[in-house]
Amino acid sequence: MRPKNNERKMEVYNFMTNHMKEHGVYPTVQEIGNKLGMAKSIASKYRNRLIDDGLIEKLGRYQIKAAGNISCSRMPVVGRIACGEPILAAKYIESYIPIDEGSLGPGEYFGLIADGDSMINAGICAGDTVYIRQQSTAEDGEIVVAIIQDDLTDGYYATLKRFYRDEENNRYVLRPENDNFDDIIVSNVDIQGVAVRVLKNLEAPKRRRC
Amino acid sequence: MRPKNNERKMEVYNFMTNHMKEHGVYPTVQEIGNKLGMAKSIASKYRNRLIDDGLIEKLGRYQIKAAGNISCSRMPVVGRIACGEPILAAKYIESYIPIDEGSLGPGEYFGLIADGDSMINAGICAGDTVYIRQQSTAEDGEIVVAIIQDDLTDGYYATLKRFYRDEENNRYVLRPENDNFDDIIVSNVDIQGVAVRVLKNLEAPKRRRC
DNA sequence: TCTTAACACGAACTCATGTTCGTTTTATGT
DNA sequence: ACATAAAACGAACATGAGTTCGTGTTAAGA
Repeated sequence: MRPKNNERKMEVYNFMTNHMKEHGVYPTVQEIGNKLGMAKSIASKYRNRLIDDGLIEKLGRYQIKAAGNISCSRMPVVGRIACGEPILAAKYIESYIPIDEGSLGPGEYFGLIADGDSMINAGICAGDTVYIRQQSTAEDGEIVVAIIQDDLTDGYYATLKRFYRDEENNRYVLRPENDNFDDIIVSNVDIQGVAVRVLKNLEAPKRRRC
Repeated sequence: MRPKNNERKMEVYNFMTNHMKEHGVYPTVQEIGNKLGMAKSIASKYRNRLIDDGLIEKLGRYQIKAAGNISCSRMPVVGRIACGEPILAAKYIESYIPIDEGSLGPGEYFGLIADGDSMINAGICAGDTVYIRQQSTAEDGEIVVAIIQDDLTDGYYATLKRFYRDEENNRYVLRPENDNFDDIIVSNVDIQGVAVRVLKNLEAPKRRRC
């Protein structure tokens, strides 16, 4: 009995995943064969063995994907939230970044680039990207994106603060995580989402230390 | 002149991207047609228009991918670094998370789950995932993963610290970002990589506030 | 040494995919 | 109302991806 050539199989696997990384799609058996110097029938054989192994999955006739439920989608990142317009108005979307839906759980997400110091004690600094799950309610103590009214100009603006209910006085507290800032007390609050993660860029050139 | 039906086109686009999110592959024209109630010839027409628009790209005959170079690959995340073994020994890999190679730049990356308080002032708290670019050198002031020798046990361990050269005394300084910790002074340093990002999970249950 | 099963090749084959085509219907502008 | 071009259908078509098959080679074990 001659043993199965698992090294060759892994060569196929590595080529496939590298091709996916580089080109965004998996290679055809023809391409695998050409690259690794084997007939496409053999390439097909090794690829099928990878499917049997569960390393990759076949969906349609030409639909190969990495095994598992590790979906990789993207969420839009906005630099600011425009009040009165849809949260994710295209003109404010600065980029899209990949998110791991598996670990974030179901829901719709977007990214928000923090622009002040008011949440420093929560580890959120200016320039950090905050992952927001879109929802209109929040639990006490969660960090929310809220639309509030500016007393001076009567305009509305969006802010990122920790959220508390003040049941007794029938109002809400939006608390900065920075001793130099005061609580914002409002009787109505329009919650746009809850912060679930912060992505901090350490390499960013000349951004204020935090 | 009847105007082109761009709404229908975007229906096709949305279905395609949703299908990609859900199943990991793009649908066939047949599937698009069935889902949206149109002949596959029409589905093909709309899809080709999306390709003309540059919203999606066609590589091979059956190879569709989202347009742009926004590759989405994954990097392994380790909970600790084992000295004496390869950095990314399979047994220490806790998960894989998606990374945006486009914005991170070229290089090999891995994730490291921080486990102490020594870098709190840099915004790195216990439990945070630190993105590390593998490299063996670093610039002054960068945060590095370094393998250093424990004076007491003579064993080696890995640590995350800010790195400085002390040219004058021909040695290196590994500086914690926490006033309660002292600098670590070493004559040799084995750098494994440089921290480029921090991912902070706000939802994590009962983890120490930071 | 002999047996066995895996490796390997390449041509022939199958078939789902995407496209083309002729026709009919629909919506907009003049 | 008319002209025009898009929308829409569905059958027929072309294509190339993946598989099958016959043949031969190679390597490990008995």
